Amino acid sequence: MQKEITIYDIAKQLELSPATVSRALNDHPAINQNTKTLVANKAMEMGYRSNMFASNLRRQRTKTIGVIVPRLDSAFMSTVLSGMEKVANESSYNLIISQSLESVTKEIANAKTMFDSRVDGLLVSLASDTDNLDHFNTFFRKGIPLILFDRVIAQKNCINIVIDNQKAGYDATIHLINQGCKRILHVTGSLKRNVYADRLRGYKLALLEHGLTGGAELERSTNLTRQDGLDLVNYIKSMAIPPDGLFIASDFCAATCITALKQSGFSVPTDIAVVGFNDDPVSLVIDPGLTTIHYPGQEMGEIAAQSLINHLNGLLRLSTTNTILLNHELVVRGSSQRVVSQSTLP
Amino acid sequence: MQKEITIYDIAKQLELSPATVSRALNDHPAINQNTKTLVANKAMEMGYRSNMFASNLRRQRTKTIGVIVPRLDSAFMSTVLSGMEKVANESSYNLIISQSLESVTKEIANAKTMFDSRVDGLLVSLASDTDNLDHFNTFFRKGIPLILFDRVIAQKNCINIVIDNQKAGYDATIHLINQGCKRILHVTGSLKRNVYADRLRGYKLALLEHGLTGGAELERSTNLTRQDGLDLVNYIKSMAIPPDGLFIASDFCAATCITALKQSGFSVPTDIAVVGFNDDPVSLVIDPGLTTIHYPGQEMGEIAAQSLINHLNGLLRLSTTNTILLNHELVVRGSSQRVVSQSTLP
DNA sequence: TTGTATGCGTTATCAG
DNA sequence: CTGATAACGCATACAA
Repeated sequence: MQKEITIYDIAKQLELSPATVSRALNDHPAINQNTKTLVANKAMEMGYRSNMFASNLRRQRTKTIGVIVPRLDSAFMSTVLSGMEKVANESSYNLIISQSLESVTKEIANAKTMFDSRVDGLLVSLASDTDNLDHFNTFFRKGIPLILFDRVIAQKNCINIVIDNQKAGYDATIHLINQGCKRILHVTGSLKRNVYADRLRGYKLALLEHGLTGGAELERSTNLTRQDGLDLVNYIKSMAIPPDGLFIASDFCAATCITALKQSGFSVPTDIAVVGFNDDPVSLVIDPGLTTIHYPGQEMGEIAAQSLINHLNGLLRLSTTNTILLNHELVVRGSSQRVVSQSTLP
Repeated sequence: MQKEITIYDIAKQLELSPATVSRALNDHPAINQNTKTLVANKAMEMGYRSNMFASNLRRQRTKTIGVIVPRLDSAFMSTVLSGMEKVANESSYNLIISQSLESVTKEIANAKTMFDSRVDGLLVSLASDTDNLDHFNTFFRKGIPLILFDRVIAQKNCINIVIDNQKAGYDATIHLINQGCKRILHVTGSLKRNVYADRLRGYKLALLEHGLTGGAELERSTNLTRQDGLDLVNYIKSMAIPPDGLFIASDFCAATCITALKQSGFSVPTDIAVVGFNDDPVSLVIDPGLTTIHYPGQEMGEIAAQSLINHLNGLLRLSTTNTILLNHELVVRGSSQRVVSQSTLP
């Protein structure tokens, strides 16, 4: 456990002042190039590592970004985090990650921890029952930037990074309609959350435009768990007239349904065509492959982190840009394809 | 952007010394209970938050744990992280998380960042091509504890937290043998990694014990990706005598195989019985359900974090315990069940 | 039980 | 281009 090397030690060895060493290490413009290389070499040789705490204490920033997500153990979220980590790492920011487990209470506690950790900025995707941003007021007051991604609430002082969920819901539904579906059931999550409310809106719009009936019987708000998927299939079996199309706001739940539907004697897509959401890896594994909305997780994470860092560096004014909309894409696979185009065969 | 409150401000208002305030805030035994509550209330009232950097600078610890994992975007890893986050949070430790993307080079860089961030301890799961722990020598030298989990290399100065992969591989194979399989193909990952090497060893042992043949033709080392799964099915189709059992060291790859096998006209489990590894959510979604080795991710994360924290608090001597073995469990589902027990029917 | 004084390692300001 | 010096906010040894 040898003693920690400081800039004083380097200064002494080089017969320079600590100030010069500090400046050299930080590539200060007003320092002789020779001195810089001299210092750099000596630092390396002596095994110097800068003390972030002293530095952070002196400057007033932490080079740390706080991230609060609903759940860590979701395929989509891991992709997002992966993107954030990549960008943060490149700009030598650290990430402090915590999960709200879909509970506002926990989210509030997390926010407090982040505040006490003096994060330079915050990246948040809201819990399913969060309905205001009051717990981030301490941040707003201090001018600490907050970026919401995916699950957001629009508010003037923070960037939102989302896809156009309404359009995506619309696209998914139109696709089913184009496959000849007349009776489309939509399964969604908590309608407090923009992502689900917007998808539902898009679904309704598509039905409306095509003169199809919707209504309560065809709109199910659930938690999108595996069990919800199984329950749904039972519900379908109980219906007088079962649906011929299924738009489910989560791939995992959709995949569960496909398996359960098949086991119940329905044929997918012939009896019931299915579209999911997220392009989770599972959509490629099941048979038939799941048609879904591709949703750029990695990219969303990268953009969120990059925007925050840009803002922290004064390269982007938060007030200027307010919502960043990422493109989504309908990925058509077997679960919805009724109209098989024979023309592509040799 | 109001001024930050310090212990000096509290001290002034209360006509106490900063030292007393500091001690009161830290629940120092030698402080009057009344003073403590007085200080606590005032701190609350003034909106005081402690400056971790000043504190960390003064003490010699950071209340921060570094985590390096191969990939963030894996179902298993998110579970582990979720467990770590839970425990760390409870003991008010922060987590700094980074990914090696399965590359030693990146892992070395990550280790350096962690070192510079002066983490109090390190939780690491190794990249697939890491074959020594030299890049952690800086930590060992400084006495910073390192705990390896899941993908480990045994070394005297650090705890390993693993499951008994050899036993698990053995169990999986024995199960297939019990289902009547005579020709079992094993698909594994990089043999540099304990997890895969050990599972292979268990597989071989089981074969040996039952006088079954193995050999190169029945051992495939891949990256366990989706594509590897598809390639495997092609390989199987090309075999003179295809296997009647498949033990694949990853559920996701196994699920892909099942789907592809069915599409190629094989019946699972009748023609080929399949066992995976990890109990990934996907194993419940596919049809038939995937028999697999359940692997306590959340628990592994919790135990790893807790052990580290205990060690940091002097409650656990690293040198005493060297390997913590978690239990695994064979979860039997449809993909391997040939011997249907009729007796359970009504 | 409380107060005084000091230093943790940096960086920013000011002066040369 | 470089140096001296003063904070940054806290925790502790020592004193009372």
